[in-house]
Amino acid sequence: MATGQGGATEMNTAMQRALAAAEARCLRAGAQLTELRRQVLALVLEAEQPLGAYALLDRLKAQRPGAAPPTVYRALDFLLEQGLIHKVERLNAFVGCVEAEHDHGHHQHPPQFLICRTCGATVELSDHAVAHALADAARRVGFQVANATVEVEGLCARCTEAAPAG
Amino acid sequence: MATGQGGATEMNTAMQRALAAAEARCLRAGAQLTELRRQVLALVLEAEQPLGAYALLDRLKAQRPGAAPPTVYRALDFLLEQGLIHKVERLNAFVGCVEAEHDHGHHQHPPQFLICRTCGATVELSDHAVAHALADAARRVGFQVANATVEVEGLCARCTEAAPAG
DNA sequence: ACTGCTGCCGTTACTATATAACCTCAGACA
DNA sequence: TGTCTGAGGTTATATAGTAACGGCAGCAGT
Ligand SMILES: [Zn+2]
Ligand SMILES: [Zn+2]
Ligand SMILES: [Zn+2]
Ligand SMILES: [Zn+2]
Repeated sequence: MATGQGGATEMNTAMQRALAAAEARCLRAGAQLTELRRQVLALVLEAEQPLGAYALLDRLKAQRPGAAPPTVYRALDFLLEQGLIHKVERLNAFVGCVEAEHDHGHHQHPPQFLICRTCGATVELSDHAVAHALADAARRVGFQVANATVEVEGLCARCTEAAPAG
Repeated sequence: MATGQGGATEMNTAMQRALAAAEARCLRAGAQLTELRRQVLALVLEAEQPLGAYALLDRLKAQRPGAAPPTVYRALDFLLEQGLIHKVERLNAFVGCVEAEHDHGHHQHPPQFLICRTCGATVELSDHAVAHALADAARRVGFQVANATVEVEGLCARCTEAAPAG
C-alpha cells in the first residue's frame, strides 16, 4: 500500500479533520450531526470509491447490527442536504464532497465528476467554465437552472498510461 | 389539446418518418430493427416525457402480453447502442434522441438534458460550448472522456412564466 | 408532574429498477 | 446434416429506494 490511506478501523488525522469540519458546519446550520450520521459520513469518507447505499449498510452493520435500509438512507439524505456528500447518479453511489472542509458558506454546490471506467476512481471537479457554459445554454432557451448533474465517464490519467494502445 | 401531438394509437406522419429513419440507420449499421425493437422505440417516441422501463413494459404488454422486464431492457439496450434513444439517469427513464433523424453519421452523440421540475418536460440539447468546456476540464487533469452525462434540473420557460414570484 | 410537540431512529413491509441464467427457435452457412 | 449466431421467451433473483408505524428522548407550556 503506497497510498498512505488509512484503513477502516484506524482514524487518521485527515478523517478527524473532516469530521470536525462537518460538525462545525452542521452546528452553524442548526443541524445535528448525530452519532449515526457521523458513522455513515465516516464510512463514505474512508472509502476510496463511491459506495452504494447497500454497501454502506453492510459496513454500518458492523457498528450497528440492527441497521436497515431506512437507517442508511435517512443518514444519506441528511448528509446530502448539508452538502457533506454527493450522489453519483450513474453509479447510484455516494462520495464525500471535497469542498465540504473549505466551506465557503454555501451548501450544495454543483459538483462535476470524472469517473474512470477501468479503476472506478471518481474525482470531483468544480469547473466554472463548465458551469457557465451550461448556464448560458440553459438561459438561451429560457430555462432556469436549479441544479446540474455532470458526470463524465472515461479513462483516468493512470489508467491511460497503463493501457496506451487503446 | 393544442399541441397537435398524436396519441398512442394513431400513427402520425412524424412518427412514421422517425421509424423509417431508424430503420435506415440500423440497416447501415448492420443491425436489425426487429418488430419488438420497433414497438419499444415507438412507445418511447410517442411519449411526451421520458418513460421508465416498467412504464414502457406496461404499455408494451398491450401489444405483447407475455412481455417481461428482460424483453424491454434488451430492446432498450439495443436502441441505446444504436443511438436512437438516450437514458436520463436522474429519472431512470428513456427518451428518443432528437438527432436520430438527422444522422450525421455518428452513433451515440453526448446528449444534454434540461429537466423541468414542475411539468417534467425534458429537452435535449447538444451544446458544443458545454461539451468543449467539459473536455477541456477533463484534459487538464489527464482524463480521457468517453461519454458525458449532463442533466440540468430547473424550471422551463413556460413554468417560469406561470410561477413568476418564485 | 402532566401534556403535547418535535426530531431521530428502529422495524416491517413493500415498491421500483435491473440483471442472471436457461431455454427455444429461426436463419445462415459449411 | 450439424453447428453457429442472434433474438427473445421465461423464471428467478439482485439491487436500489420508500412508506408507514411506533418508541423514545428532549423540550415548552401549563
Ligand atoms: Zn462537492
Ligand atoms: Zn483509472
Ligand atoms: Zn440525442
Ligand atoms: Zn415546466
